[in-house]
Amino acid sequence: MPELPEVETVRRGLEKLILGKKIASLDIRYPKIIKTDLDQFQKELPGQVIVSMGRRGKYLLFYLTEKVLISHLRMEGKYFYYPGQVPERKHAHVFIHFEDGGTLVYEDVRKFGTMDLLAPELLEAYFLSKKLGPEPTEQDFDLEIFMSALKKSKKPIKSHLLDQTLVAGLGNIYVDEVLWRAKVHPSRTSNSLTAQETRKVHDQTIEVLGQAVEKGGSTIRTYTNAFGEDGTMQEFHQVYDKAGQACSRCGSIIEKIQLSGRGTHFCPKCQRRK
DNA sequence: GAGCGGCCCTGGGCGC
DNA sequence: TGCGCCCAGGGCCGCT
Repeated sequence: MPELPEVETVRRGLEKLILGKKIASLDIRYPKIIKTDLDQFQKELPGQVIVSMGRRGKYLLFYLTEKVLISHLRMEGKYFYYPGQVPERKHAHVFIHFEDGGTLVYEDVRKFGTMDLLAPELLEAYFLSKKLGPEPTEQDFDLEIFMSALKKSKKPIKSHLLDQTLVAGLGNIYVDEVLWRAKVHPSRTSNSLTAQETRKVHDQTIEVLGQAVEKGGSTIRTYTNAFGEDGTMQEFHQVYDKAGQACSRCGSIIEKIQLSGRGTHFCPKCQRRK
């Protein structure tokens, strides 16, 4: 399931494969993926060139000559590039054919992914309307603002970190890892965290996501990069998908609970409720 | 306004 | 073997 590191890995892969290519035509087999006007989407893309690839949080950005294509992979969205013949695949929903004969195919088993086409000047307003928080970097992710937002909220810290408003890019896997490293129980209310715990969650968010980008993301179940290769970050997971196993820090058994409808993994000794 | 839960969607795993 | 149920989860939406 792609979180920020996986999306960044896909972005880097596509950058090597499709920059400078001119779109010849589109084939959209599952129109519900397109969230902006479908006719407009189909009419406006042909003729445009892929100028650069970007990313904001978990959103993948295709900067075209005149527009920006915003793609969210949600659970299982993937891109594959074929220089020639395109194989028939069950879950291929959008085909972007280039003038040089290559094709970029969007596949998504669960059909959760979305695509929007916007004018570049509307991009900032688009993310503003989604209340998307800062990128998880030292420059953008301000500790004081983070601290002040947590103080005002009774939401469980895990749910709060997942809602993308405090910081962009965390998903269910990395949020469990961040909270384990920061020794904070996922059910704790945001406003119950001490200044020291808040700082740890902040620092570990930057650390974990940065490390995961370096490792090419995590391959859990089905994720692969644009070349169909696996990431290796899962080898460094300490709690996610490790229920019943010993905590590497204290030896207690990792537990799994449901929190806001999401599977949540934690060490009951290192991450006390208080 | 904040917080929560249902929904979308399909494949895999499991029990019967 | 085949069927039905449950689970996985990001983000949107509606309800309290």
